[in-house]
Amino acid sequence: MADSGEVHSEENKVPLDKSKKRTLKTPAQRDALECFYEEHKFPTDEMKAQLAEKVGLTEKQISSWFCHRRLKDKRRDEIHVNGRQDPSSGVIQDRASGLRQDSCGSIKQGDHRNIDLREVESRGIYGRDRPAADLTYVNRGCQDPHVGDMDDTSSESSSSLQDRVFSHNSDPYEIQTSPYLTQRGAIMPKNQAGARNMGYKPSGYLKVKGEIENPAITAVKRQLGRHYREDGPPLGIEFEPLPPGAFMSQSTNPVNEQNNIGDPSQCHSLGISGFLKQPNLNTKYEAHITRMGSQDSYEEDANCYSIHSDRPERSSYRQLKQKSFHNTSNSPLGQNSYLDTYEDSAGKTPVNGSNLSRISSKHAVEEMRSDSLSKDPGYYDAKISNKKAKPWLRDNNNVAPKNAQKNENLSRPSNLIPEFSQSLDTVERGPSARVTKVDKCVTERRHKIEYHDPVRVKMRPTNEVRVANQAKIEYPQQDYLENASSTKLLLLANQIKGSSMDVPCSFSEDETAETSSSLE
DNA sequence: TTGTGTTTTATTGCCTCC
DNA sequence: GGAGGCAATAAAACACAA
Repeated sequence: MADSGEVHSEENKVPLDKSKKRTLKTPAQRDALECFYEEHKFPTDEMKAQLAEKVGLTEKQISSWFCHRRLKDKRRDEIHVNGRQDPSSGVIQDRASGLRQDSCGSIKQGDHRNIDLREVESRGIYGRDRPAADLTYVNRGCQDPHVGDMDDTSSESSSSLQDRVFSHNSDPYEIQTSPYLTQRGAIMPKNQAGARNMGYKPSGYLKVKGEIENPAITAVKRQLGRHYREDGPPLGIEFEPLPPGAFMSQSTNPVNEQNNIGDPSQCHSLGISGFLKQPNLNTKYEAHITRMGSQDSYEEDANCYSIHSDRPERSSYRQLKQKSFHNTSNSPLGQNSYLDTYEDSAGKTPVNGSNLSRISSKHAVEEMRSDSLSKDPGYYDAKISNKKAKPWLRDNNNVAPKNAQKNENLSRPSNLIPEFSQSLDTVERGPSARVTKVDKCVTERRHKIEYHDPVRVKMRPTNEVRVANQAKIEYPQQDYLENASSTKLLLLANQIKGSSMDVPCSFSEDETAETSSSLE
């Protein structure tokens, strides 16, 4: 890897035509690209250029990367639509455990949506706030041998799916960073000990899943009116929908009742109240999530689902691109659309008239995609609000006026990217395999969470409304939103100032080392 | 160490829109 | 016709098991 790293770093600056040899993006570069892609599926030329400059790639590479990235998404979506297509990919299903593995022991990217109910269970219940030590990115999701007795990598298929929304409870600032995290549900034991204190003796599948998940799994299964069977049905069967309120508040949720045993403070509710009672859930990674996807940590699931699942066919898609602009730009909400936010924050329209339509259309489509799923006004408001809370959208504190001026036509990316640029420069190509793995897992995990969580998507409307209502109750609309925003801004301002937090979308090597060492 | 499978990157051609 | 995007393809890089 060292060689490739050198090669890569060199070739980043060398015109591609001079070096046809394929090079890999550095983890930081990929992360930057991924993060950018999260926000902009169709970046404008300027954005590409800016990104290319910041990341140290050519615009062509950027374009190619985005193209392939979109393709990748599409393929995933197709896989989802067409159902499992594992035979060719070598994914096997352990009938006993009901878990899938690919030939490499990790869930395949394309399988993200084909989620085993058990995965859903574990994720739905535990999938929000995993104890840091237990959910360290490296160790949980990346087939790290240190995972311990969880030698069944299939367990990662559930846990890995969670990681994005899992907390890395290392950042005390992140208490309220993501109201959406709250909405997403489950409040998990703060630590593994807490789970262990529950006194469960897992067996069979539960043993495989790990102790921490067992109570939740058991509870949900109980609630579903079914008893867990170790030799349960194979994947692909259709499960009955969850009963109403299956993931409702703790008061009515046996899951919570069960999980709360022994530690009242350990609220496992899926509801917001539970989250609010559990301030330590959020972590540095939550910050990462929040910053990367901001509110998208919540919305992305829906968005990406809509983005990809509901993606119009090519022809209609193009039409959509063209027709949607006006609708989007004239947001009935009277608030800045995503596009508007972007452009307004830039202070000017970064494109000329001829390109405006096209470019804007792209954004419009992105925006439409992103918003198409959120018809809930409260949700939208929250989203808008969180847009405001996005430091890289508006916070130029870390950008000198000069630079701000320079980047004003690319305010958000410019704010985003500089944070990367440092790391991009510093992150060596070809770090330890571990770091590479981590980065990869970061990316994969994003996708796993991002694209393939049908159950969560199904659940969302319910939780969404509930959370919105809860939020309204607990915070007056404005207060709630502003609270989140100001908190975020504050936190992120600190993060930006903090050198250790300069990499918003990836774990720094330090973080990696930190998390790994924490387990050891 | 090697073979195999997967993922990622680069290239090319085609299509659609302006 | 140019530009942008999609799709197919090849090949390198990578991960893993034997």
